[in-house]
Amino acid sequence: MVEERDKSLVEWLGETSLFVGMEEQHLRDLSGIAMVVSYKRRATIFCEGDPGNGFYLVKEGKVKIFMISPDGKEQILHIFGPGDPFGEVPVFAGQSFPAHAVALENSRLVFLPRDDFVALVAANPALALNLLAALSQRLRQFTKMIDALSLKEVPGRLAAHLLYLSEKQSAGDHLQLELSKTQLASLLGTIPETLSRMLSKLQREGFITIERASISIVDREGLVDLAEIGKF
Amino acid sequence: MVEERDKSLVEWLGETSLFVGMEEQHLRDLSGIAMVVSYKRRATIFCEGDPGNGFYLVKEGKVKIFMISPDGKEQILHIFGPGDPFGEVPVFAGQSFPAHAVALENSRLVFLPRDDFVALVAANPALALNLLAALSQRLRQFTKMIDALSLKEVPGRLAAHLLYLSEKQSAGDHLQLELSKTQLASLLGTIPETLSRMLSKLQREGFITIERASISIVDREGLVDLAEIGKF
DNA sequence: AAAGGTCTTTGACTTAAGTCAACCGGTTGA
DNA sequence: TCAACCGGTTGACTTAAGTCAAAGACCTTT
Repeated sequence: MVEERDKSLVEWLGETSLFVGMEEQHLRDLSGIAMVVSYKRRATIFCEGDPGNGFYLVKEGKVKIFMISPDGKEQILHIFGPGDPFGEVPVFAGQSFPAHAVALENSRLVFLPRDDFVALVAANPALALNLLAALSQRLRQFTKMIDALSLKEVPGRLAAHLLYLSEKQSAGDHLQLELSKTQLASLLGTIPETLSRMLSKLQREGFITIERASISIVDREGLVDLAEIGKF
Repeated sequence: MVEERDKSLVEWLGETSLFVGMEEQHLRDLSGIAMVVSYKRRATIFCEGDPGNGFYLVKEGKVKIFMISPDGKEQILHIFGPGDPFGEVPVFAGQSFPAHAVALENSRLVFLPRDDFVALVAANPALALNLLAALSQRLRQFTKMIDALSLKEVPGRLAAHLLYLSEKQSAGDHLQLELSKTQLASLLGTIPETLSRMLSKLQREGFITIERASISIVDREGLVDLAEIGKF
């Protein structure tokens, strides 16, 4: 039973973007230090300021990483799903977590304790390079987010997000907003009221049609312009 | 002469945060692939979208990393000085530079070509860990920036920056804004007019006194509150 | 099925910050 | 010496987006 579980964990780790292409033995080492933990929907995984004694991979479920202002406004940094790693910053930079993490659904996570993991990285250059690629990719994402928050208005950010979803879901011009509108607002750096108004506006101006969480892109070119210019 | 130059480059590399504590031989390998290049004030080092064939260390001078919106508004991501690395993202994540880089002063940079450098990283775990620490640190910085842009107002961002400068310069309650006010505005995600008004306001309300680019902190506690709460 | 909750939308209003324009003072350089 | 220029400041105005409040839609849970 335990054998069986470990074996499938090794296999799963090997399919993860972080560990893809690694040697069997190294994957076994990883699974040797890994712990699978479960969190219920809405449970807190860690808080900003908590010491980081390791990081996580999402095995099943969905996790949001976010910050909160003193008066309660929330800014979502990431939504992570199966295969995604999170919470690595304190592993390598020391100090505490820079943001909060909560489970958006009942989730199973793989926890990798800091010290053991660093030892594996030090002994395995391929792993180090995979990590460097992952962190670099995340820096690129943050750069885009800063660009959006500072240089684009809400309609532009929304348009960009819709195009991103349509690409990710590769279902032609049809897409699902995977998040509640409240959460989406927080991801785009705005509030539900404003998001609601902007979605209506995009529909009114003929860019999209909306039905619940289903969106159809009517004028893709227009959306692309909007996303690039950042405003109407 | 060449001997002399190489030798001092090795020594200099070893004092860099990225390469500190590395073995003599590895530093020599690094200096073997490094090229020193000069840029005049205002010269472009790379543009967003350029392919990244390597990254840089600032040897002398000052470099700004920034993005521009279609209508010309600029958002500065970083100001880098001696010892700081920049342009690493495409080295590890592939693709092109996510932002622009220009020299703010006449500068000398050390350029490290991608392929040679990656080979060294793959052969040197200590180097890999240093890089992971550097990228993680930068992720932490970006997290703070997103927090500031999304959850704090301009006075809060300004207060936080003044406190940061006073810490960095460790000259008690006296500090220098190291940048032109136009550039500072761009770093804080606003425009010169607004920055000017907010500086006056901070002075008027008794938080600071201003004299050209010299600022004295009068009410440190008040500034800390302002930086945390994000608004008046 | 009723009741309580959360999520969403809409309307009226406020506000932080951007725009536009004028002006000042210091530096450059012809 | 004077013109041109750049950075910074100030004032009047506009605007994108946030706040507040109310109502409607949706979804459990008993």
